Amino acid sequence: MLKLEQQLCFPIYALSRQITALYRPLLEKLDLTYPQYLVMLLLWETNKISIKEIGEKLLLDTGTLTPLLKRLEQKKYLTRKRSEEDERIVLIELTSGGLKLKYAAAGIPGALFCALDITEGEMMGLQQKLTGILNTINKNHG
Amino acid sequence: MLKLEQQLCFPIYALSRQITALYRPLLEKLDLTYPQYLVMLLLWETNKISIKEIGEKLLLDTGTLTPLLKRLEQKKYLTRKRSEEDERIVLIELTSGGLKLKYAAAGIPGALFCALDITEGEMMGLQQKLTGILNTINKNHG
DNA sequence: TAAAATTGTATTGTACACAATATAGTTAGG
DNA sequence: CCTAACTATATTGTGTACAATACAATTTTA
Repeated sequence: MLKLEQQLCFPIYALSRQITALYRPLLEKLDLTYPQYLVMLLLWETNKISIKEIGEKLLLDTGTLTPLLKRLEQKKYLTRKRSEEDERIVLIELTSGGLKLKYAAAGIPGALFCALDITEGEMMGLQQKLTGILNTINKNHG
Repeated sequence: MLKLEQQLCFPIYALSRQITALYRPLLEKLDLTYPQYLVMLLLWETNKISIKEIGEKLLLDTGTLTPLLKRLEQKKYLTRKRSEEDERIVLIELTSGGLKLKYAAAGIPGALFCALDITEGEMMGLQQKLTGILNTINKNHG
């Protein structure tokens, strides 16, 4: 059982890094890294969201998000402001510059789909299985 | 298409980190991180291997491996020695201390399999699909 | 209401991950 | 031989990841 070839976890780990590498040249044009792109995906959907909610959706903690969000703030893609109702909460809001990126990013999902060279059915099946495992883990260990 | 829910890549990325988190408490007892564990898996199979070969098998570059291997050397799990035939090559060799770990690690694959809560068939199918995608990427972009 | 517990962020320290660059050793071509 | 190209590793710098800790604001409780 202690053989690399027999592990399920290694392909997941390696594929995650290889896919990030596929995104890299595409995201470079938007001056984004892959985790930064995930944050922008959320903002393009919600416009305004707290750091806590971002962490819950992306399964990332504050030690990762705080500096990442500060870098996105420096690029003028979002703003950081304390909530007036509860000053513990930092609200992240999309800027017009951040919104512009959405249109520049329109081709990225298609480009990635091509690079993976799988059918739409395979993709949906895989996504469902992986999300299922993800939910199992978060139920039992989250 | 620019919605987090519709992405295949996000579950792969998130699952990779969540699985690493499942390994963490198990590997802590062996004083290993997950990438260090992958190197040890290789050494338990081959006993002696060059840094270049490790990089090829794990798809990691020298900027990651050099400091990682130095940490494993400090823990006395392996030795680093220049090849006598070609002094550019650094050969990594398992020590007796590193071999002992193999027996301490025997229960880890089983524990992970349980935590994922999937059937053996599902696991094999998933592994095959992911490895297929991994090969596609490395063929076209490696 | 004052003290205690909780909550949301921030900070620090360690360890990947990888691009870019540097360097020493090896091989090839003239 | 001697230099140019190549190869294997190392170094540097930026950006995640996350555990552990700190802290200020809020809520709960006695």
